[in-house]
Amino acid sequence: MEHTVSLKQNHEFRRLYQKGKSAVSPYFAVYCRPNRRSVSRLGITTGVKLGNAVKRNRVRRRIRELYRTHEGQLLPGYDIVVVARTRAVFASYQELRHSFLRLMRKLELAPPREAER
RNA sequence: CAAGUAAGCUGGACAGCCGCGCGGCCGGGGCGAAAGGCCCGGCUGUAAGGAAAGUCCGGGCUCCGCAGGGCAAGGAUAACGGGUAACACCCGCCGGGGGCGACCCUAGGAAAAGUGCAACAGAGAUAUACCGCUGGGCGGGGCUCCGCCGCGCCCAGCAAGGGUGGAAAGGUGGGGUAAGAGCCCACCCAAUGGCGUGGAAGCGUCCAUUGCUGUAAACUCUAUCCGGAGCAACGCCGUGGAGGGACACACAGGCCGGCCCGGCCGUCCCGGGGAGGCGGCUUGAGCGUACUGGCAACAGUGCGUCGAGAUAGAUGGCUGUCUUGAAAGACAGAACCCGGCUUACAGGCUUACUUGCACA
RNA sequence: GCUAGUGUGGCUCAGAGGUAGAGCAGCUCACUCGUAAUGAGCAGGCCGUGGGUUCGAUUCCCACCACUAGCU
Repeated sequence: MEHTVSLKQNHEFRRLYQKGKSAVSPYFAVYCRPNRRSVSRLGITTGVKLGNAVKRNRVRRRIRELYRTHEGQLLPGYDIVVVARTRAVFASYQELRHSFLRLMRKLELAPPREAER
């Protein structure tokens, strides 16, 4: 990814849960907060409730792909945490994509254009 | 053809674009004395499983303990023979149980070393006599009053029949007896010893002796095995902070700075090692194939071959073609590595065999 | 990755081979003008699931499932 590193430390996640702005859909919960850096940082949470290791890995890879393909439309300099919810395991990629973009516009990380075809 | 039994295989394939981890090669940029390191880019190779799972056993490897050996404690295993690095696994075989059969299941040492337990029911549970059967004695009764037949009590004998139970002390038939009883006989069953056979467990039955409840996944006994912890093991590097030592009191040295002036700071070494980094980290009881030995598990030899190594964790998204009725649709993600076991699993394929039906 | 522990009535727990129990909660009755408390009675359980040992298993053994805790 061009200008994004991953978010790893547990205290970083907890800070975002408490102080970040949030938006929720049936598939995701997204928290974000501006950091004073030139790059964005992305953290992905796939909890044990989602299922076994195969299901958790698939959801995590799809979220990373969503972020990678739409990274150019997002504003840099933010810490972002995406928490997968249970229904994301059973959703198709297109459903996840629409939900992801809607949440990004809601958090004003992406310019409010009209929806992609 | 139908129903079934056993063993094994497979777990969509190919191509293109974008993206990620690791290895190799090449190019560019800055730092550096150089090797080379860091960053960026390109090409190329490669990348989850039959169970990677559960963590139930057995090992390799590493550290700790230990002169060597033994005993005790604790734990594990349990017919016999073999395989293996080892095993609780596998193969063969025996005994027992199930199925018409192919075949399947089986923790399967010792109860005659000892201790314990066996509720309820039943007269009685490791030895007994409730109802009974039989003989003798006494009392009294009936009849056709010699004699025979019931009844009550006492004494003695018996364990066949009844019933209870998971289990009642070998089973069935006959003789025998007052009534009975392996008391005796025939056949059968079980145990022990001898004999024959087999490599052994075992099997056979001619013979002899005996007739003994079950339970050891109750304590126990016998035989064999086991030191403990785990790659987050362990080894190396290691800013800061705390400790010790050496030098030194400014004319030295370090940092800021293009340089001077100026400003700030004691410096170096030792040891331990928190954060972090590197190694361990993938070539191994490896995989494929052919031959040989063996019923088999397996072993040996020759040839060929290298197939992940991440560290918050790399495989995703889109498109097309093929096979399909329909195109992904089962269970499921390596984390030091192997051998097993157990559990989950859509669909498909192969081989051998059994039973039934039909036809030749 | 590794190591322990627990599953029993609606809830909290006993029971350690022989008919499953206690307290709270629930229902009915009594007492009271009424409620609470108290007393009497009642119902509610495949003992987490599946095998095995045993005459007999909630208990013993094996496998699985779920949950909880700990180490790093």
